[in-house]
Amino acid sequence: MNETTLCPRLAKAMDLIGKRWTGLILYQLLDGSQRFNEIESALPVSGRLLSERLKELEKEGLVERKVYSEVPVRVEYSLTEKGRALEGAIRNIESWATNWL
Amino acid sequence: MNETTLCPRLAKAMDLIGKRWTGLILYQLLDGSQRFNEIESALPVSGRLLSERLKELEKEGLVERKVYSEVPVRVEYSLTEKGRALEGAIRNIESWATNWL
DNA sequence: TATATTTAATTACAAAAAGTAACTTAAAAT
DNA sequence: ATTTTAAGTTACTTTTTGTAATTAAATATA
Repeated sequence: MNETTLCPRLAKAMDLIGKRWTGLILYQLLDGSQRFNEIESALPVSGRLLSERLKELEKEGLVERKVYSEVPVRVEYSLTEKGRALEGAIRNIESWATNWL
Repeated sequence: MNETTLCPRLAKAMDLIGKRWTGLILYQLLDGSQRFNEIESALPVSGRLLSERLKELEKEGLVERKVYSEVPVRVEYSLTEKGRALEGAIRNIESWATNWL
């Protein structure tokens, strides 16, 4: 495998948001801040991977994690500005899916 | 894992174009019809997976495969209308990548 | 004090997908 | 018969995912 890529930034974007479940997680978060279990229930993703993906998205600055020290603990995830900036792209894919699938 | 998904069509789209390398393969084909080796050289994808992905994309009707019986054989891949319809979404991601990565 | 409850994870292990490199096929030129 | 070249395929290793059980934390309850 060579390492020449036409557009390294697009490659990184694809690697990030093209990772399994990530697109759907972001789509789900377009509806607003949500807690861990809400996202887990809304998507066919297991807790293990949801946790992993949310960590990646947080690290990349697309998602913000907020802990509320209630009983039991409540953790809410929401899109940052960088994450919300993907809304157009996601809506575009959604619209393609509606028209072509 | 549950199976309830807000938008089954978006889920399918994400499963398809979110598969590793698929986004970049489509992006590469936006430049026009290209042969197997051209795509393989342009992207950090191995022949094994490129072959697999192109087959999936052909099966889903996003890509067309044309064989030219020259010596040695020439095989060209190009986007169908359905595939080209993704251009907006891909450009959108590209533009996000430029602005945010 | 010990046990129960609830959300948000983490761990352990099996299964599937991806990475890597060598090999095969086909068709014609030497 | 051997060589050449593009387009794959195969065999094998490594990484990622799927699944289910387990842990952590903070309080309420017996």
